[in-house]
Amino acid sequence: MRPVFKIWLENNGKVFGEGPLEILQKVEKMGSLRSAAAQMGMSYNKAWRLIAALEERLGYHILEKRVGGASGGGSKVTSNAQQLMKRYSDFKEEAAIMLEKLYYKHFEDFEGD
Amino acid sequence: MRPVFKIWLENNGKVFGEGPLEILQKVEKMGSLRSAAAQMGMSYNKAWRLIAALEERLGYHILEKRVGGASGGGSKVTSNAQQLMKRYSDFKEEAAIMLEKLYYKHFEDFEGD
DNA sequence: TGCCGTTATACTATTTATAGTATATTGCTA
DNA sequence: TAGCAATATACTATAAATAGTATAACGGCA
Repeated sequence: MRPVFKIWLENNGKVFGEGPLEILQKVEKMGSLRSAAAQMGMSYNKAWRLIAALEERLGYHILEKRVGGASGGGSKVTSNAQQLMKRYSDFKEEAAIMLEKLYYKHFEDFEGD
Repeated sequence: MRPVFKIWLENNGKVFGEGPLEILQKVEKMGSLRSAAAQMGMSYNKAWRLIAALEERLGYHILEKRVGGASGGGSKVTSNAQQLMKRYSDFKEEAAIMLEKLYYKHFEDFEGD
């Protein structure tokens, strides 16, 4: 038996979590939402809707988007979103460690399994 | 913006969490799964399937069930399950406090919202 | 033995989430 | 100005989760 957890941020509905973090990391690396989605095996359509929903709930943009041009365009993570990524990521990492410890504290002598 | 989290236990799939805890608490109070479900506004069918799935994954019974008889029957939480309830409940409560603190540590000076 | 309220379980329906397909638009470049 | 690769968005299709309905079986008791 093992503990599993999910942590996310809410504002008017879910605003940031594991999924968005991963997408944004890929966008930083690839330079476009389309190729980021492709690399994750996710359809561009899904990725786009996910980002759109987040931006609406957050009330500010997490991607600077350019349409057209030499390369067709591309997307860049805003500095606001970069901060959010770092904070959420650190927060989650620490949480994982604490929860693991807490689990052992409460369950190490449990005989139910 | 605020942090939201879910914690549960897994064995071969989800084995215990917030929902099961609440049902079992109600069963203890009411004496039957049917009336526990009713009180939660949940169909008996759903409650029954939930319990059945849990028992299969845990490998032991969490309810002692009596069918028929004067009162029609009833269910009682096994002592194994009682332990599980207490430990999970304490674990989750502490986790909530720790995560709240951790959130403020990482986000108190965040200007993104 | 007939009634009652419970557990047990199959089967169907509905809703929700997720995924895919198609098409328009943009703006640099050859 | 034609082509390219990206964003933008509507519309449809599919899958998965969730909920509901119906029915059988049980066993005390009047």
